[in-house]
Amino acid sequence: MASTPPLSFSQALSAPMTGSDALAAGGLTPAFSPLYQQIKGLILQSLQSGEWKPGEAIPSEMDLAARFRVSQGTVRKAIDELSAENLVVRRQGKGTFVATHAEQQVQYRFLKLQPDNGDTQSEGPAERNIIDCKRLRASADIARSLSLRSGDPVLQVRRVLSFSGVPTILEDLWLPGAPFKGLTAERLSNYNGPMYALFETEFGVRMVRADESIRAVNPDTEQAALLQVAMATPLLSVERVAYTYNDTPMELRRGLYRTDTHHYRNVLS
Amino acid sequence: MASTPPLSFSQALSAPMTGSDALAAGGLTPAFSPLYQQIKGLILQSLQSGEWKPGEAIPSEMDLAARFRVSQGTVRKAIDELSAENLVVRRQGKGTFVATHAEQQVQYRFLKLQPDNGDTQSEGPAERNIIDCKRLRASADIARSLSLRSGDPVLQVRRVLSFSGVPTILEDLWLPGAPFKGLTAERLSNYNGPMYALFETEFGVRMVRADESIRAVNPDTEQAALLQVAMATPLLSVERVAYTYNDTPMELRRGLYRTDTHHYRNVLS
DNA sequence: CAGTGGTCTAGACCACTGG
DNA sequence: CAGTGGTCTAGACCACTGC
Repeated sequence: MASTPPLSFSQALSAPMTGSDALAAGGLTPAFSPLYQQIKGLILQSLQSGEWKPGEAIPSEMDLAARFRVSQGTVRKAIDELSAENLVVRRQGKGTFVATHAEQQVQYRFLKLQPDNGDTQSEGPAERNIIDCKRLRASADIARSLSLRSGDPVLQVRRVLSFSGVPTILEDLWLPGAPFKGLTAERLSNYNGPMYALFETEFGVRMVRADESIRAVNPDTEQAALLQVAMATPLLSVERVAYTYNDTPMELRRGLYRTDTHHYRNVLS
Repeated sequence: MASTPPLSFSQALSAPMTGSDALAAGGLTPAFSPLYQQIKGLILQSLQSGEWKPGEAIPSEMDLAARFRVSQGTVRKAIDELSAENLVVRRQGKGTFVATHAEQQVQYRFLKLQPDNGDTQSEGPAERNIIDCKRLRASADIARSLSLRSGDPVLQVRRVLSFSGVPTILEDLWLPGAPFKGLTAERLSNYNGPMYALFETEFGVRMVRADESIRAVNPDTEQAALLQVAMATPLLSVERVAYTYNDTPMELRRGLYRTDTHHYRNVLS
């Protein structure tokens, strides 16, 4: 790694900053962001480029400060924000690590459904059952959600999650074909652990953020059969788009949740 | 306000801190929090006690630093957290202000339902229609949600929100009787603006956080009639408990949302 | 013990607001 | 212009980790 990377902001040896230099190079906008934001951007670039992989430690604050020719405090503030966005995890005495799904106790990163007796542990892990997994061409709406063109190759997966033997979640998910070349039903069903962990380790795709939109619906015949409920049963329809670092959508998920024994929990602040 | 308030942590004139003094007084736990956390706690106390009211400015960072005998940076870090929790709003050049619902453009603080054409503006403000408002005694489950005893007096309100003339949300809400003494159906329906703003200005109750649990359900006959939908229509059932400063529950809300033209939007990170 | 992140300070200057 | 929050620095020491 270069020890003197090309910082595009001018920084005289003892002139803190002027506030109007910065990453404006190449942009017409006044740009004009504080130093720590620029540092944050540079660190983010290294995260995206894979310079440091999920689970690995990034350089120490002192090292980064030296690399970027700024004070430790400035690096610190940059990392503070990355940490607040869950892109990075600090561990006192050890270092700062790229966030990862692989070595993580939480089984489901974005799943907000939980048993009515809040006891997530007692119900044990979900049984995962892959119904279908095939490659096809993106329909118009799938393509739009994934920022693809219709007809682009996508991978479609359908699976059922059961808790204590009760089928509770029916999920259809679509992945852009290109980044997930080589993903098959077998790879998926043989893999033990979070799906997002597999995406990370095998395809270098880390999910960072997601948007959900939720509705109440009735299932069609096939959905009702897979979830073993009557067609009149109201279900939660959860459409989720998950994004990687640079806000690129990498997964579309359409879930049907049974809410007779579970509920979707959300904290507002 | 006392210029030399009783700080329970010992601080010699130039000894930064030892880390093991602090607010442990009165507690058996090792306690043991950093200075800025203690400062944050003290500011929080002042917020709760109403020393600074919603919308008002709190003292400047320099003033607070002098008051608490710490550096500006330490006060700053405390306020940073309060700001991140939306308890306080910073405005450069002006000061730091207690967060408020009153002078705020967002009509609905915790409502995550939005029109399918993301255009929140075009649909205009909701028509609010209070169906019912009465005082009664808390049932067991209402009492539990509000941390009351069953039989304690509560205020119950039922209302319908319509967008563009279409009834979309049916809400039942319960408020603890004591803090909301004097609240009547008339006060509610005559009031223009967010309900939470009225709670603030008239009753000094500021909602700070909320938990929601969401299900898909069918309405009963009465609910269906009020929302003008068939009984077979799947609806979103949203139960929300809203809390004041010290995590005291102050409102229970049970909403039924139509999701044919709107959806519940959520951001996960 | 050295190395890491975490806290605290003191002082400088910038950017914004309002009189 | 003075006052406020916002950024940046340099240096000190604390708490935790692992050798």
